[in-house]
Amino acid sequence: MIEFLREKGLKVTSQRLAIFNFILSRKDHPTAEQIYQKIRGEYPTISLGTVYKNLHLLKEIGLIQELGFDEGSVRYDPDMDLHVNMVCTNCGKITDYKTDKVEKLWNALISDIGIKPKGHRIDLYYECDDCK
Amino acid sequence: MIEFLREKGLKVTSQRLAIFNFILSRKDHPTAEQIYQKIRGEYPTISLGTVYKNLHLLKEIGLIQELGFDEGSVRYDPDMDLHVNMVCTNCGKITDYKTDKVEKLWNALISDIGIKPKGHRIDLYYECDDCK
DNA sequence: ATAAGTGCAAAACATTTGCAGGCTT
DNA sequence: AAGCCTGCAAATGTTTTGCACTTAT
Repeated sequence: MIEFLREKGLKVTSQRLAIFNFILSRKDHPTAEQIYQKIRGEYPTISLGTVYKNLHLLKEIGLIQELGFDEGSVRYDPDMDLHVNMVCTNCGKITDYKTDKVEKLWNALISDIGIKPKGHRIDLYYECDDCK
Repeated sequence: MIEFLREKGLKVTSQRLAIFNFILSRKDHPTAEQIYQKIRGEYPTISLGTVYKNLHLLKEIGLIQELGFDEGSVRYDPDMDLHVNMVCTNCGKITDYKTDKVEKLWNALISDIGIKPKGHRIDLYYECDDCK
Protein backbone atom coordinates (compact mmCIF):
# COMPACT_ATOMS: atom_id res chain seq x y z
CA MET A 1 0.00 0.00 0.00
CA ILE A 2 2.82 2.41 0.90
CA GLU A 3 4.50 1.53 -2.35
CA PHE A 4 1.27 1.96 -4.23
CA LEU A 5 0.77 5.47 -2.85
CA ARG A 6 4.31 6.53 -3.74
CA GLU A 7 3.87 5.26 -7.28
CA LYS A 8 0.81 7.44 -7.60
CA GLY A 9 2.78 10.42 -6.32
CA LEU A 10 0.67 10.61 -3.17
CA LYS A 11 2.10 11.32 0.22
CA VAL A 12 2.06 8.59 2.79
CA THR A 13 0.55 9.96 5.96
CA SER A 14 -0.53 7.88 8.90
CA GLN A 15 -4.10 9.20 8.65
CA ARG A 16 -4.27 8.33 4.98
CA LEU A 17 -2.99 4.84 5.59
CA ALA A 18 -5.48 4.31 8.36
CA ILE A 19 -8.39 5.46 6.22
CA PHE A 20 -7.31 3.50 3.15
CA ASN A 21 -6.64 0.29 5.06
CA PHE A 22 -9.87 0.58 6.97
CA ILE A 23 -12.27 1.11 4.09
CA LEU A 24 -10.52 -1.27 1.72
CA SER A 25 -10.94 -4.14 4.15
CA ARG A 26 -14.54 -3.40 5.04
CA LYS A 27 -17.37 -5.40 3.61
CA ASP A 28 -20.26 -3.57 5.25
CA HIS A 29 -20.29 -0.37 3.17
CA PRO A 30 -19.86 2.17 5.97
CA THR A 31 -20.77 5.86 5.77
CA ALA A 32 -18.20 8.65 6.00
CA GLU A 33 -19.31 9.35 9.54
CA GLN A 34 -18.83 5.72 10.56
CA ILE A 35 -15.37 5.67 9.04
CA TYR A 36 -14.55 8.92 10.84
CA GLN A 37 -15.69 7.55 14.19
CA LYS A 38 -13.62 4.43 13.73
CA ILE A 39 -10.42 6.19 12.66
CA ARG A 40 -10.83 8.66 15.51
CA GLY A 41 -10.12 5.84 17.93
CA GLU A 42 -6.59 5.70 16.64
CA TYR A 43 -6.21 9.35 15.58
CA PRO A 44 -8.30 11.51 17.91
CA THR A 45 -7.50 14.76 16.11
CA ILE A 46 -8.45 13.60 12.63
CA SER A 47 -11.19 15.62 11.00
CA LEU A 48 -14.19 14.60 8.98
CA GLY A 49 -12.88 16.76 6.15
CA THR A 50 -9.76 14.67 5.89
CA VAL A 51 -11.84 11.52 5.78
CA TYR A 52 -13.93 12.90 2.93
CA LYS A 53 -10.89 14.07 1.02
CA ASN A 54 -9.27 10.67 1.21
CA LEU A 55 -12.44 8.86 0.29
CA HIS A 56 -12.77 11.02 -2.80
CA LEU A 57 -9.19 10.27 -3.64
CA LEU A 58 -9.85 6.55 -3.41
CA LYS A 59 -12.84 6.96 -5.66
CA GLU A 60 -10.80 8.85 -8.26
CA ILE A 61 -8.14 6.18 -8.21
CA GLY A 62 -10.91 3.68 -8.79
CA LEU A 63 -10.49 1.59 -5.66
CA ILE A 64 -13.87 2.28 -4.12
CA GLN A 65 -17.30 3.33 -5.25
CA GLU A 66 -19.90 5.55 -3.65
CA LEU A 67 -23.39 4.17 -3.28
CA GLY A 68 -26.08 6.74 -2.68
CA PHE A 69 -29.19 5.56 -0.92
CA ASP A 70 -32.58 7.08 -0.10
CA GLU A 71 -32.58 9.75 2.55
CA GLY A 72 -29.25 11.09 1.38
CA SER A 73 -26.96 8.54 2.97
CA VAL A 74 -23.87 7.67 0.97
CA ARG A 75 -21.94 4.49 1.66
CA TYR A 76 -18.51 3.44 0.52
CA ASP A 77 -17.90 0.09 -1.12
CA PRO A 78 -14.41 -1.24 -1.81
CA ASP A 79 -15.64 -4.04 -4.04
CA MET A 80 -15.43 -2.81 -7.61
CA ASP A 81 -16.26 -6.19 -9.13
CA LEU A 82 -19.72 -7.14 -10.20
CA HIS A 83 -21.86 -8.14 -7.24
CA VAL A 84 -25.31 -7.79 -5.80
CA ASN A 85 -25.78 -5.49 -2.82
CA MET A 86 -28.24 -7.27 -0.58
CA VAL A 87 -29.79 -4.49 1.47
CA CYS A 88 -31.95 -5.25 4.47
CA THR A 89 -34.92 -2.88 4.40
CA ASN A 90 -35.27 -3.17 8.15
CA CYS A 91 -31.82 -2.78 9.73
CA GLY A 92 -30.00 -1.39 6.70
CA LYS A 93 -27.30 -4.03 6.79
CA ILE A 94 -25.66 -4.65 3.41
CA THR A 95 -23.97 -7.85 2.35
CA ASP A 96 -22.53 -8.67 -1.03
CA TYR A 97 -23.61 -11.57 -3.15
CA LYS A 98 -20.99 -12.47 -5.70
CA THR A 99 -20.96 -15.61 -7.79
CA ASP A 100 -20.11 -16.75 -11.28
CA LYS A 101 -23.79 -16.96 -11.97
CA VAL A 102 -24.24 -13.24 -11.27
CA GLU A 103 -21.50 -12.50 -13.73
CA LYS A 104 -22.97 -14.75 -16.39
CA LEU A 105 -26.39 -13.20 -16.04
CA TRP A 106 -24.95 -9.72 -16.20
CA ASN A 107 -23.00 -10.56 -19.34
CA ALA A 108 -26.18 -11.89 -20.89
CA LEU A 109 -27.89 -8.63 -19.98
CA ILE A 110 -25.32 -6.30 -21.48
CA SER A 111 -25.07 -8.36 -24.63
CA ASP A 112 -28.84 -7.98 -24.86
CA ILE A 113 -28.64 -4.22 -24.41
CA GLY A 114 -25.68 -4.05 -26.74
CA ILE A 115 -23.50 -1.42 -25.06
CA LYS A 116 -20.24 -1.34 -23.19
CA PRO A 117 -20.89 -0.30 -19.60
CA LYS A 118 -18.39 1.69 -17.55
CA GLY A 119 -19.87 0.59 -14.26
CA HIS A 120 -22.77 -1.13 -12.64
CA ARG A 121 -24.82 -1.42 -9.53
CA ILE A 122 -27.28 -4.10 -8.55
CA ASP A 123 -29.29 -3.75 -5.36
CA LEU A 124 -31.71 -6.24 -3.94
CA TYR A 125 -33.90 -5.16 -1.04
CA TYR A 126 -35.13 -7.78 1.38
CA GLU A 127 -35.50 -8.60 5.04
CA CYS A 128 -32.43 -10.28 6.45
CA ASP A 129 -32.47 -13.34 8.67
CA ASP A 130 -31.72 -11.36 11.82
CA CYS A 131 -34.72 -9.12 11.24
CA LYS A 132 -37.15 -11.88 10.31
CA MET B 1 -56.34 10.38 -10.09
CA ILE B 2 -58.81 12.60 -8.21
CA GLU B 3 -60.82 9.52 -7.40
CA PHE B 4 -57.72 7.67 -6.34
CA LEU B 5 -56.76 10.39 -3.89
CA ARG B 6 -60.22 10.52 -2.34
CA GLU B 7 -60.21 6.75 -1.90
CA LYS B 8 -56.97 7.09 0.01
CA GLY B 9 -58.50 9.78 2.18
CA LEU B 10 -56.15 12.41 0.81
CA LYS B 11 -57.23 15.92 -0.01
CA VAL B 12 -57.26 16.94 -3.61
CA THR B 13 -55.36 20.18 -3.93
CA SER B 14 -54.26 21.71 -7.19
CA GLN B 15 -50.62 21.63 -6.10
CA ARG B 16 -50.82 17.98 -5.20
CA LEU B 17 -52.42 17.12 -8.51
CA ALA B 18 -49.77 19.04 -10.39
CA ILE B 19 -46.94 17.30 -8.56
CA PHE B 20 -48.47 13.83 -8.84
CA ASN B 21 -49.30 14.17 -12.51
CA PHE B 22 -45.92 15.61 -13.31
CA ILE B 23 -43.71 13.03 -11.68
CA LEU B 24 -45.88 10.07 -12.62
CA SER B 25 -45.57 10.88 -16.30
CA ARG B 26 -41.86 11.59 -16.23
CA LYS B 27 -39.36 9.11 -17.54
CA ASP B 28 -36.18 11.06 -16.81
CA HIS B 29 -35.99 10.63 -13.03
CA PRO B 30 -35.93 14.29 -12.00
CA THR B 31 -34.66 15.64 -8.68
CA ALA B 32 -36.93 17.38 -6.16
CA GLU B 33 -35.46 20.71 -7.20
CA GLN B 34 -36.21 20.05 -10.88
CA ILE B 35 -39.77 19.09 -10.04
CA TYR B 36 -40.12 22.23 -7.92
CA GLN B 37 -38.84 24.45 -10.74
CA LYS B 38 -41.25 22.89 -13.19
CA ILE B 39 -44.34 23.12 -10.97
CA ARG B 40 -43.43 26.68 -10.09
CA GLY B 41 -44.21 27.66 -13.66
CA GLU B 42 -47.84 26.87 -13.00
CA TYR B 43 -47.93 27.62 -9.25
CA PRO B 44 -45.45 30.39 -8.52
CA THR B 45 -46.04 30.34 -4.77
CA ILE B 46 -45.52 26.62 -4.28
CA SER B 47 -42.74 25.75 -1.85
CA LEU B 48 -40.03 23.15 -2.00
CA GLY B 49 -41.32 21.75 1.28
CA THR B 50 -44.66 20.96 -0.30
CA VAL B 51 -42.93 19.22 -3.17
CA TYR B 52 -40.95 17.06 -0.75
CA LYS B 53 -44.00 16.24 1.33
CA ASN B 54 -45.93 15.09 -1.69
CA LEU B 55 -43.05 13.08 -3.06
CA HIS B 56 -42.75 11.27 0.25
CA LEU B 57 -46.44 10.63 0.16
CA LEU B 58 -46.14 9.09 -3.30
CA LYS B 59 -43.33 6.93 -2.09
CA GLU B 60 -45.35 5.70 0.90
CA ILE B 61 -48.26 4.87 -1.36
CA GLY B 62 -45.81 2.92 -3.47
CA LEU B 63 -46.20 4.79 -6.73
CA ILE B 64 -42.64 6.07 -7.01
CA GLN B 65 -39.22 5.15 -5.74
CA GLU B 66 -36.31 7.26 -4.63
CA LEU B 67 -32.95 6.59 -6.22
CA GLY B 68 -29.97 7.96 -4.35
CA PHE B 69 -26.88 8.67 -6.39
CA ASP B 70 -23.32 9.73 -5.64
CA GLU B 71 -22.86 13.24 -4.32
CA GLY B 72 -26.11 13.08 -2.43
CA SER B 73 -28.51 13.65 -5.31
CA VAL B 74 -31.81 11.84 -5.04
CA ARG B 75 -33.98 11.25 -8.08
CA TYR B 76 -37.57 10.16 -8.31
CA ASP B 77 -38.62 7.29 -10.52
CA PRO B 78 -42.29 6.48 -11.20
CA ASP B 79 -41.50 3.11 -12.75
CA MET B 80 -41.83 0.52 -10.01
CA ASP B 81 -41.42 -2.43 -12.37
CA LEU B 82 -38.13 -4.15 -12.92
CA HIS B 83 -35.93 -2.22 -15.29
CA VAL B 84 -32.36 -1.15 -15.84
CA ASN B 85 -31.46 2.50 -15.17
CA MET B 86 -29.07 3.44 -17.93
CA VAL B 87 -27.11 6.33 -16.47
CA CYS B 88 -24.83 8.45 -18.64
CA THR B 89 -21.68 9.14 -16.66
CA ASN B 90 -21.09 12.31 -18.62
CA CYS B 91 -24.37 14.23 -18.80
CA GLY B 92 -26.23 12.36 -16.08
CA LYS B 93 -29.17 11.52 -18.32
CA ILE B 94 -31.08 8.43 -17.26
CA THR B 95 -33.15 6.22 -19.52
CA ASP B 96 -34.88 3.00 -18.63
CA TYR B 97 -34.26 -0.29 -20.31
CA LYS B 98 -37.11 -2.68 -19.79
CA THR B 99 -37.60 -5.94 -21.64
CA ASP B 100 -38.75 -9.47 -21.02
CA LYS B 101 -35.15 -10.54 -21.11
CA VAL B 102 -34.31 -8.30 -18.15
CA GLU B 103 -37.10 -9.89 -16.20
CA LYS B 104 -36.03 -13.41 -17.11
CA LEU B 105 -32.45 -12.74 -16.09
CA TRP B 106 -33.55 -11.20 -12.82
CA ASN B 107 -35.75 -14.16 -12.03
CA ALA B 108 -32.82 -16.45 -12.71
CA LEU B 109 -30.75 -14.36 -10.33
CA ILE B 110 -33.17 -14.40 -7.42
CA SER B 111 -33.79 -18.10 -7.81
CA ASP B 112 -30.02 -18.49 -7.61
CA ILE B 113 -29.82 -16.39 -4.45
CA GLY B 114 -32.88 -18.11 -3.08
CA ILE B 115 -34.68 -15.26 -1.34
CA LYS B 116 -37.81 -13.22 -1.88
CA PRO B 117 -36.83 -9.63 -2.62
CA LYS B 118 -38.97 -6.67 -1.62
CA GLY B 119 -37.44 -4.38 -4.18
CA HIS B 120 -34.64 -4.01 -6.65
CA ARG B 121 -32.45 -1.59 -8.45
CA ILE B 122 -30.21 -2.15 -11.44
CA ASP B 123 -27.97 0.64 -12.70
CA LEU B 124 -25.74 0.55 -15.70
CA TYR B 125 -23.27 3.39 -16.17
CA TYR B 126 -22.13 4.25 -19.67
CA GLU B 127 -21.60 7.10 -22.07
CA CYS B 128 -24.72 7.95 -24.03
CA ASP B 129 -24.82 8.58 -27.78
CA ASP B 130 -25.18 12.34 -27.35
CA CYS B 131 -22.01 12.48 -25.27
CA LYS B 132 -19.91 10.19 -27.44
C1' DA C 1 12.69 23.77 0.49
C1' DT C 2 8.60 22.69 -1.55
C1' DA C 3 4.48 20.85 -2.24
C1' DA C 4 0.88 18.23 -0.49
C1' DG C 5 -2.00 16.90 3.50
C1' DT C 6 -4.24 17.87 7.85
C1' DG C 7 -7.39 20.10 11.04
C1' DC C 8 -10.41 23.54 11.89
C1' DA C 9 -14.18 26.42 10.97
C1' DA C 10 -17.22 28.44 7.90
C1' DA C 11 -19.99 27.85 3.87
C1' DA C 12 -22.85 25.45 0.82
C1' DC C 13 -26.47 22.20 -0.12
C1' DA C 14 -30.27 19.20 0.40
C1' DT C 15 -33.86 17.86 3.18
C1' DT C 16 -36.86 18.11 7.28
C1' DT C 17 -39.63 20.27 10.63
C1' DG C 18 -42.90 23.48 13.03
C1' DC C 19 -46.38 26.42 12.71
C1' DA C 20 -49.87 29.96 11.24
C1' DG C 21 -53.14 30.62 7.86
C1' DG C 22 -55.97 28.73 3.94
C1' DC C 23 -58.52 25.30 1.53
C1' DT C 24 -61.02 20.79 1.01
C1' DT C 25 -64.41 18.04 2.68
C1' DA D 1 -66.56 23.34 11.41
C1' DA D 2 -62.72 20.34 11.45
C1' DG D 3 -58.67 18.83 9.89
C1' DC D 4 -55.49 18.36 6.36
C1' DC D 5 -52.39 20.97 3.29
C1' DT D 6 -49.65 24.79 1.96
C1' DG D 7 -46.06 28.19 2.28
C1' DC D 8 -42.70 30.14 4.85
C1' DA D 9 -38.77 30.13 7.67
C1' DA D 10 -35.86 28.05 10.75
C1' DA D 11 -33.43 23.86 11.90
C1' DT D 12 -30.92 19.78 10.72
C1' DG D 13 -27.58 16.89 8.62
C1' DT D 14 -24.16 16.03 5.28
C1' DT D 15 -20.56 17.33 2.29
C1' DT D 16 -17.47 20.90 0.52
C1' DT D 17 -14.31 24.61 0.75
C1' DG D 18 -10.60 27.88 2.28
C1' DC D 19 -6.82 28.62 4.81
C1' DA D 20 -3.02 28.49 8.15
C1' DC D 21 -0.10 25.10 9.93
C1' DT D 22 2.29 20.71 9.65
C1' DT D 23 4.54 16.89 7.52
C1' DA D 24 6.50 13.97 3.80
C1' DT D 25 9.48 14.06 0.18
